[in-house]
Formats: sequence, structure tokens, C-alpha cells
Amino acid sequence: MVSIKDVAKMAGVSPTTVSAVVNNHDCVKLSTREKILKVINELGYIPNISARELVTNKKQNIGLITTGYDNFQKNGCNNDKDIFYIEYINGIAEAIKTTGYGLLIENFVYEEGSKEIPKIIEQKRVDGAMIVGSLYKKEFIELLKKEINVLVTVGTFSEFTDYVINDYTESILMAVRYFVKNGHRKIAYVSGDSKTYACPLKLLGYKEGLKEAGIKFDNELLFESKFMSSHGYDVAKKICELPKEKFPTAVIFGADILAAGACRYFYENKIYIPEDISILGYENLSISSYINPPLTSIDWNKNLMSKEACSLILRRLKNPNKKYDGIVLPCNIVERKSVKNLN
Amino acid sequence: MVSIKDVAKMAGVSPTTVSAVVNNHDCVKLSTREKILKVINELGYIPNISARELVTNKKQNIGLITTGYDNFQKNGCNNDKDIFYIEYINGIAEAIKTTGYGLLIENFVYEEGSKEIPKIIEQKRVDGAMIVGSLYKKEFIELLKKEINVLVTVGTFSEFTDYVINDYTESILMAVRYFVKNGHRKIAYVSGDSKTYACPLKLLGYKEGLKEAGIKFDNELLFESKFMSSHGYDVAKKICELPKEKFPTAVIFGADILAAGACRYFYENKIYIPEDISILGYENLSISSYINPPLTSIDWNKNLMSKEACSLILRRLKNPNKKYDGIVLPCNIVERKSVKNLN
DNA sequence: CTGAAAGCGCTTACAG
DNA sequence: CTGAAAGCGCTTACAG
Repeated sequence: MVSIKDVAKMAGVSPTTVSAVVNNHDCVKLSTREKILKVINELGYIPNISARELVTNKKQNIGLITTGYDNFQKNGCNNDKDIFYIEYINGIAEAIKTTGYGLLIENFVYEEGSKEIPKIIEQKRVDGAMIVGSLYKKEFIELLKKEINVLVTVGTFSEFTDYVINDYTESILMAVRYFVKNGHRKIAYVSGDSKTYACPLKLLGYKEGLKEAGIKFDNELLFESKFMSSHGYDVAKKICELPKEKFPTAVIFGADILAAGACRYFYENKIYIPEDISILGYENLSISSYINPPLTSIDWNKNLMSKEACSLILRRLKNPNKKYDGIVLPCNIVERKSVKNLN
Repeated sequence: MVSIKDVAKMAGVSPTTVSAVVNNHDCVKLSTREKILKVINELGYIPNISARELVTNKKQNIGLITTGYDNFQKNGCNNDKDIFYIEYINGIAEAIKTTGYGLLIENFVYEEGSKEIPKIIEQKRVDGAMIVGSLYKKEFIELLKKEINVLVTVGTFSEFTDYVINDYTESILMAVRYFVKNGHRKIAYVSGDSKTYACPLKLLGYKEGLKEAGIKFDNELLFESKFMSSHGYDVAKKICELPKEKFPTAVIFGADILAAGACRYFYENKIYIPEDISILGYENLSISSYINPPLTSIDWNKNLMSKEACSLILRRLKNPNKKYDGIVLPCNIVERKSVKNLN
């Protein structure tokens, strides 16, 4: 292992100067700098990260924590969870690459009331962390804030940290408008887990959309559901049990996972999409493009979210005492083949 | 930040003794140990990982490196890649949790001929690493071996490292048997990328299976394809262009992604699964359960693979000079609804 | 069973 | 612009 001392000796300078070069301080004379760089190159010197961490009191890692209900595991629905997080994980891995930080990931299962926190935070392995998902309570964030200063929530609003979310209300409003534009009037809405931050906001968008189009809100066309595909299946069944005059021409699912589950039911019961019923997913997960027919879905633009989350965390790392920032991103609809134009 | 000195002072012992307790050395008198543990608890002392790393010359992280062709990105097929890796990532994250190691991930795009290696290895951020996937050449592993000693390949055989793979030949043989058992005789096979290690082995299984059942190998029923769903679509088209007497009753796809792409084509062209044609996926990715009809697929048992990969790496970490280990896991078929019984 | 001392490889005031 | 010195928080022979 070649150390800073070896470089210093070989270049005929002090470790201090080598350090200055390695850290791009601009106080080193050009010729000295070049000499040192040459030796670094020859020797293949790579600074020891641990030593640097120790003295600067910074780890050079940031953490990515995914959250899940205990339920997911108990019910063997890890699929549903995996499918949700992957695009964030990869998006963030991509965005972090150029920053000099490493990405440490931990899947954390939040249990209400528990004081347990993610290990990478407890052990101070990271300088900052992002919490992806929405399956936790505010108390969890407060707990974390005691242990780590730099925190960004991704996908959930947060009072005490930076956050990046979507415009939930607007997104569902947009969905209703989209259906109305395509001639639909009987539009059902399958809301996600009411415990999450987004749920009531999305519902608001649904109601606003109906109002705007002069459609009367009908409680029978509103369904609540957790975020598992089996629940989407169940909801589809309920929809089909509706009296004929109530049967919607269009359904907005609050999550792609739910739409996928519903598709299963429709498929099994020979109800064709979009001929018999039009459906819209939410999130635009990768699965939406594999489903048949490919699912038209409200895109969260998770890649952009990941990037924004990274810049948020980098900014916060540089400036820990700044007032909290929130980024609200717009959604858009990715058109595939699950919606019929009734006009 | 409370340090080992603080604990020592408060407990009236030396840092050496505190260190011994923290590291579970069994040379400390019980009463001393208890006294120290009490202080640790009171003070909420957590050892500084960087300091420990510096002195032991170990990072306490292991790396998870996913590999992908440049193509995936160029062709906007990240979906296909994401979908493939997620279950490993989560499986390994789960398995690593109890080991005391952190999990550092990096998505690496391998380019043939390039000398570039993953940053987490170059910067020595990890004690060991797992390479998941098969989209790289042997030279890549040789390159890595120069920089890091503890390496495990997951999903690809490797001469110079530990590895965990599936029994590729057996798995496709099993697939053919499964179709034969269900009364199929015209069985097509869509092979994956021929550059990968598994490809020729799987093909072998296909041929053996046919032979065993007394079915003549027909080159027209063999298709080659890269690992993108669009290629599955193209293959399905080709299958449908086959003269009627050649049209297979069953197709084995060398990857779920390919089956998904094919399903799209079949769906669009009103060819029903499994009524008109039976299909079998490979890998049992999460998408296979969301597709309609749900895809019967050869399960790689990625959870077990992840666990085995973790034990392999832990063993190797403890014993760096042991002879290389290889684990070959059996596959099994997860029956869903894409195969018709012809008997 | 316990402690004093050295040292891991850096960075950072500080002095010149 | 450069260097000597101290110190980050641990672990590890070694001595007793």
C-alpha cells in the first residue's frame, strides 16, 4: 500500500503538500503540483479513505434507506415492494456516481412505535441519508434526526428535512382530466393506503377533477386499498360487482401495483382493457410496460426525483444549517394502451 | 462524540480494556466487563468505524456490483436491466444485514477492452465484492482480481473466484421434460445472448431434453436473442411467421424479459396463452407474476443465491487463501398459467 | 487479566 | 508557497 509519505518522499516534498495537491487546494506552485501528480501517477497512489474519514470526521458515503411495512414480508409480497424501489435505487446509484460519495443501501422495515433505526445511521456509516418511500410515520424521521443531520425524504413530504415529492393533487387531477378528455364520465378511483401522506392529497385531486368536469362525486366509485397487487385484484372484483348502471368506464389506480392486480382479475373474467374498461396506473413503474395491454400511467419521473434528491443531499452536506428545502415535481402521463377514447 | 477514552476514564480502566470488551475478547474479567458495558450503555458509545478501519486496514463494507451492457443504456432498456437485478440487490441487502458489514452498491457498465473498474473497488471502499449478472468477459474479473482479493461472481461461473450459479443445463432440460410431460412435442427454444457463460449450457439442456424424449432437433425452432424485451417481441413475430406445420405448441424463453416481450406480440395478434401456445419463462423475475396470464417460469431461487453469495464472501473474508469455492444451485419450475396440458 | 505506548494514514492549523 | 508537528480514535503487540 503506497501512502502519502511514500509520495512525499519520492517527490521530495512534505506530506502536507501532497495532501494539498490531492485535495485540489490552489495554493501549490504549478511546478510542484505537476511533480507530485507525476509521482502519484507512477506509484498509483490512492488516498486511504478511512484515514481521511477519521481526521475529517466525515464518512464518504451516503445512505439510501428503503422503507417497507412489516406486512410486505409477512404476506410474502416482497415483489410488490421490490418493484417499487428499484428505479429509485438505480437512479440514485447513477446520480451519486459522479459525486465522490459511495452509496450504502439498507432495506429497513419500519414498525410503528419501535425505536429501532437503520444500522447505517446508528453506526454513523454515512454523512447523509435519503429515505425512499412513504411507509413510515413522522415519528420515524424525528427519531432519525437525532442521529443524523443530513436527511432527505424522497416521495414523502417532511417538515423537518429536505424532501422531494410529486405534485400529488395535480397528478390525479390530471388523470381525471385525461379521462374526461377521452370522453369518460364514470370514473372510479382506487386510493392507496390512507396512512400515507400522499393519499388524501391525491383524493383531493380526484374530487377537484370531477368538480371541474361537472361530474357528481359518487362514493361507490371510490375504493380504498393497501399497496399490494392482491388488493388491486380484490378491488377489480368489487368494481365488477357494482350494479350495471354504476359500472365505470374508467378507473384510476393509485399505484401501478394495484392496476396490475386488477388486470389479473379482468383478464381472468374476460373483461377486456381498454375495450370494456379503461384503466390508468400511477407511478409508471417498469412493470407497466410489461403488462398486457401496456399500462397508460402517471409518470413520477423517478429518474428526475433521484437526481433532485442527490443535489438536495449534496447541498445540505455543504451547508448543514440552511433552511429546509422542498422540491415538488410535476407528473406527466405516459400513454400506452389501456385507455380507450370514447369520443 | 463519545470516544473510547471517555468510556475508559469513566469506567476507570484503560482504552485497551474497553477495546477488548467491545471486540468480545474473552480475556476480560467478568466484573470489569460488566462495568465497562454499563458505561458504554450509559454514554451511548459507538465505536468510530473509520478509526477501526484505519488501524485494522479493513473497510467494513462489502460491495455489490451490477453489470450491464452499454447497450442497455443506449437503447433505453434500463427497465429490462433494473427488473433483472432488483431481487438480487434486495436479497443480498437482507442477507448482509446480520453480518456487521455495510452494503455498498455500484451499477457498472462494462465495456469490452476498457480498463475501467468499479470505483468502490478502485478506491478500496470494500473488503470484498460480489459481481452480479453475466454481462462481462473473463478479462474483467482478471482486472478486478488485481485490485481486490475477495470476489464472488453471482450468476456466472468463474475460474478465479468463488461463484454461485444455477445448474443451467439441468434447468432447461427440466423445462423440456415439463413440456413433454404436458404432451408437447413441438418445443421451440429462445436462447439468450450467446456471449454469456450460461447460453451454450442451456442450449445443451434443450438438446438433451429433446433427445431424451425422442424428438428430433429442428434448427428452425431455435432462436437466438439478446436480453431485451423488444427482442422477445421480434422472436414471437418470427415464430408466427413459421409455416403452419412448424408452429410450436410450446416455447421456452431463456429469460422472463424475452417472454414478456413475446407476450406483447402474441397479445397484439390475438394469439392466446396458453390456449394457442404455451410458454415458459426463465429466472422467475417479479414481472412474471404480473404478466397476464401469469407466467410459468423456471425459478432461479435468487433469494437462496443471495444468501449463498453472502456466506461465500464471508468465508472468503475470513480465509482469503482458501481454494476457490463454487456453488451450483438447482432450479425448479414455478407453475402459473402459461402452459396448457395437451394430454 | 490489564495498561502504556506506538502507530495506522491522513488533514489542519500554524509558522515561516 | 511549503513543512514540522499534533492529533483524529481506534487496535495491537508487549510487558507485567
